[in-house]
Amino acid sequence: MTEDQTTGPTFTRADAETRRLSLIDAAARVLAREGATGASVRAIAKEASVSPGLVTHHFGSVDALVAATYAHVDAEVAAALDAAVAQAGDDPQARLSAYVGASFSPPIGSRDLLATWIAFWSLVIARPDIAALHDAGYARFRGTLELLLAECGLAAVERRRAAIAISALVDGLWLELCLSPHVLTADEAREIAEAEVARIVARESGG
Amino acid sequence: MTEDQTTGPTFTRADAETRRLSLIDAAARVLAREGATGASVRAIAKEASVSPGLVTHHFGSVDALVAATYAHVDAEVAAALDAAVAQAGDDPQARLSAYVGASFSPPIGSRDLLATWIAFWSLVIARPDIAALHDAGYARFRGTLELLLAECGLAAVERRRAAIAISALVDGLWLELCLSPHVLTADEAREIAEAEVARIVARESGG
DNA sequence: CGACTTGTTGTACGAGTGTATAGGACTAGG
DNA sequence: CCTAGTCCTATACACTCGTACAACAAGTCG
Repeated sequence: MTEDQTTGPTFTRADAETRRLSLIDAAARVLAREGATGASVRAIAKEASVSPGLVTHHFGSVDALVAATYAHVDAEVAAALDAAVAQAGDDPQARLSAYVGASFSPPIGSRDLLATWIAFWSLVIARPDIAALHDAGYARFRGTLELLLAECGLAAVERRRAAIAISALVDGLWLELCLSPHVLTADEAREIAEAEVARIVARESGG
Repeated sequence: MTEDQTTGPTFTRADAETRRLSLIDAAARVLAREGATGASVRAIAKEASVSPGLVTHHFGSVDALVAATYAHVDAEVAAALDAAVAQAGDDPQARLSAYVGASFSPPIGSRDLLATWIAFWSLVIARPDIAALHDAGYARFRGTLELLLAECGLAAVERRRAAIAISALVDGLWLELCLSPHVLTADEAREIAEAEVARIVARESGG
């Protein structure tokens, strides 16, 4: 063969932070496509077009990579929710509505992200580190909700239960949207959520 | 050694149906404890105090066993819900309230069962057979809900969205109850669900 | 140009995976 | 008693799993 020994320009180099993000993105895609059971080191590495050893090198273990992926996705969601509120202006009810409705609009209302999220939920029971991340993110979500409900004039004694009900409604709609996508659309889910929330605050502030 | 050759005898025999149920129960316990990722043939067989080969013998594959477990648990839940409605008497609102509230009372409102359920949800995306079971069970749940809402006088055009909202609320409360059990109790979840449902039907039939 | 740091690969190893299969053991029917 | 049927165990095989490790290559600094 005339094949040259110098065939080999074979991989591209990246700095640590860039590669970490690339691996996190790949992990999220695999989790969305195959669920928690399919998120192996080799599957994630292949998704990122990279050797399996890189996962260990950058994250130490695949469990740590999954946890980092959760933290990353959670931060993105929180940022998107906050941005929606900021963009809604000063009207308290508009702000609350924006916060709830943003869960069903891009970038959050995507089916891939929901599928990733369900994979995380399935890991909460068996993995204490994931459970801790879940509790923190969940407390933050409810806390923001209670703040927005307070701005809407909801009595302090009512806020806790209202926040739990609204977050449950949002999570349940996420589930249905992702697991049975032919039953309802993201737009319809958002309309349902916003209508229920409007009813909850209307009773107190409007009556 | 004076050890007798007849030490041995070592396992108890059961008819096929009994053993199938025993394996299904064991699978449910493993799914609740370790999630979908830990539900291996060997883990389930050990939980049932049985050899791994029995799973193949009775179910053909571990995937089939998991699907059978889903079908079994789903049937149990549906039966418990129907029993709660039957026991509630004739008042439409009481029947609806019983249907919704039963999701948070034994035997449904148990944390182990919820954990099993979450494991099933995590399998819906990657496994078409589980997705089919989910869609069927979900359509049944919403269908019954729409019937009960009709009895309560809810307009036909409203029933679909109301049923979706209620089922989402119930699923979301299940999630929170199971993933963050220190945030709320089963009793509180039932109270929240029943209050929301009462408000939904009160608007139409009471106004 | 040469030495160095470090991102990256490939391989190897032990443990665990699902399932096929051969043989042992309990029970029923003659 | 003994034959037949099937519930059950145990082993084996091919595969995937996570991780460790040694060698390699791509930039950087002198």
